[in-house]
Amino acid sequence: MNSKNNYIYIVNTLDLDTHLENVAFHNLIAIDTETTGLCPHTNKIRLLQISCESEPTLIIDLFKTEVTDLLIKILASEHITKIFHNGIFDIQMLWGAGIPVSPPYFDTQLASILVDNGLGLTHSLKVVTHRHLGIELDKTEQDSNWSVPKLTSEQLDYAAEDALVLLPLERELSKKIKNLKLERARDIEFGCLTGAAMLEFKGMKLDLPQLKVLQKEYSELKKKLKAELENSLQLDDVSNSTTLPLFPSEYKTKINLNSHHQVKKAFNLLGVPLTSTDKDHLSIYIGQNELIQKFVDYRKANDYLTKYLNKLERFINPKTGRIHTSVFQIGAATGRMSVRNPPLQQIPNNTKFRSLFVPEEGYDLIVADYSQMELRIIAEVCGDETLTLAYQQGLDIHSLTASVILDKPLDQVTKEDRRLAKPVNFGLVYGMMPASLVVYARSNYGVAIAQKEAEEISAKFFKRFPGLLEWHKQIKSQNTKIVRTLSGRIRKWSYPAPFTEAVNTPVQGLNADITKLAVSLLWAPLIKYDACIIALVHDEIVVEVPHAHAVETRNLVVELMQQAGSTFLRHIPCVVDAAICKSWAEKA
DNA sequence: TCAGAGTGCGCC
DNA sequence: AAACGGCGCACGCTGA
Repeated sequence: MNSKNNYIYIVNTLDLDTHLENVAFHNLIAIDTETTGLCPHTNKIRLLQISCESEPTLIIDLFKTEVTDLLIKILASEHITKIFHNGIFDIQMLWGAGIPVSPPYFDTQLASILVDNGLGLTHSLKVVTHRHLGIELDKTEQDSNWSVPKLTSEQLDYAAEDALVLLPLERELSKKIKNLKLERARDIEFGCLTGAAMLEFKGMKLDLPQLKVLQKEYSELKKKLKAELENSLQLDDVSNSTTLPLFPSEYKTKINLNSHHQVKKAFNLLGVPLTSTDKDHLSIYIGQNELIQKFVDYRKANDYLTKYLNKLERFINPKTGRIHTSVFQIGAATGRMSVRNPPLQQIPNNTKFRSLFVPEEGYDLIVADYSQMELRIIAEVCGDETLTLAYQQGLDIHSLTASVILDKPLDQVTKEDRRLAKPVNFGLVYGMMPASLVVYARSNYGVAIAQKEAEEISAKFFKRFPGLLEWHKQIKSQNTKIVRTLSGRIRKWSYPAPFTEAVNTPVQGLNADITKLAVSLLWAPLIKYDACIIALVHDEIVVEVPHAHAVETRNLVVELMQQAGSTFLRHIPCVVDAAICKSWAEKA
């Protein structure tokens, strides 16, 4: 595609409004930016390109042009759909430049992911344009220097083309969305986009002094455990040698505790027949050798340090003083969001770690989450009568399962019984086999079950929840390469979907749909309270809000999360727990 | 020597 | 026939 002579390069403010007047009549415009870097808080927009049907592409040089009221009016207009590719980036860059762009949006990257979800395809503009339009884009100028005083004609051509191509791309992707009946999923994603951008843009505040306290605590713990383990775990089998070395430590090769290979060997030498060193296997021998527990503790301390405690500080943005994680709005094949750098969805869920995340002075956090969302979704999707009735009656589902598998009345179920039931519920609903349940219950819930017992539990469980069993059978018989959630969102496979994935996807995926719908309902009303979503962890939403508005905001969050949930849960009550907190650690 | 698969584990 | 799923990240190890 040659866009030469098909763009207007605008370098002074007077020209800008003249050319924008035509744009204002359109209801669909494509937007792209070229920036001096990737950070909306510290980098700048050099070029803002606007393209619409039958008009030359406008390339606005923001180093030479003032932002006019008309430009703002267009970008903030609720009558004009703005097409972006990876809009979460451009939107934040515009906000960073003080330009209040707002929906409606069409994001060609999100659209591309939606139509080919799960196949592991690339969704860069270059690849998407080739896949859907058969057009080869030349991206050689993409990483060129956009700060130079005089841009080259190659740079301007490139800038124009990237915006221009979004128009046919939108048409093609809209057609495919319609053909695949993905309109509902599209609306959820595009509606959620602003909230996702706000989350990333706003960031989270970290209690840095407390981080350092925790870092020191775990460094010392790790050091202590490391010394003890290195002393006791040896790689060379000295027990068989006839002569002992004078100074054993000088002969020994010091063990690397981060090498599972070496650790396995060392424990084998001590008579612990490990076949693997993951915590499932280690937990078998935990009472047999005290070094097992020490090693588990070492791993945890090491993990906490290398992944979180030693890493978080470097993510604090110099301009905002906050942590801005990278959001991938459709980051998982199921439709879930993922975030990275840092992985804020994987911060250890204990008071020490979660209390590191705090509101600004004068603000509170609203920590809200869906109660047992996945199990409720399963009840909705499989339609099992017993499960449905239990939720409708407000019964505790883990206690119910405990009574089923232990053959005792509900009112005689103890806390211990309930603890046994949790891994049974979480495992069996997704098709876990008895053998795995044994390991899963021991390793994650400290519950000891024998193989035979697990088989009986499984049998009783499915006898009592026949709708669930029927649902599993139905999925097994389907042998399909495509699975949908109730919103219509799809996940594709290039081969018949494995049973366990086919079971999990509509559940995990609908949870994502519901949370994203909640975000799309929430972000605008939150603005009125100067409140903002700052974290999403699949079924949990964290909002930062001025203290004065905390109560109304909490009520609003609960109401809209429930509304989102009830949109899809038609037979099962949707329960949201929410609390006003001084850190992420507190819960409802 | 270096990319990449493998192991392991944090969260939901 | 058999199977709980989805992520991001660290790091020792392998093989070209």
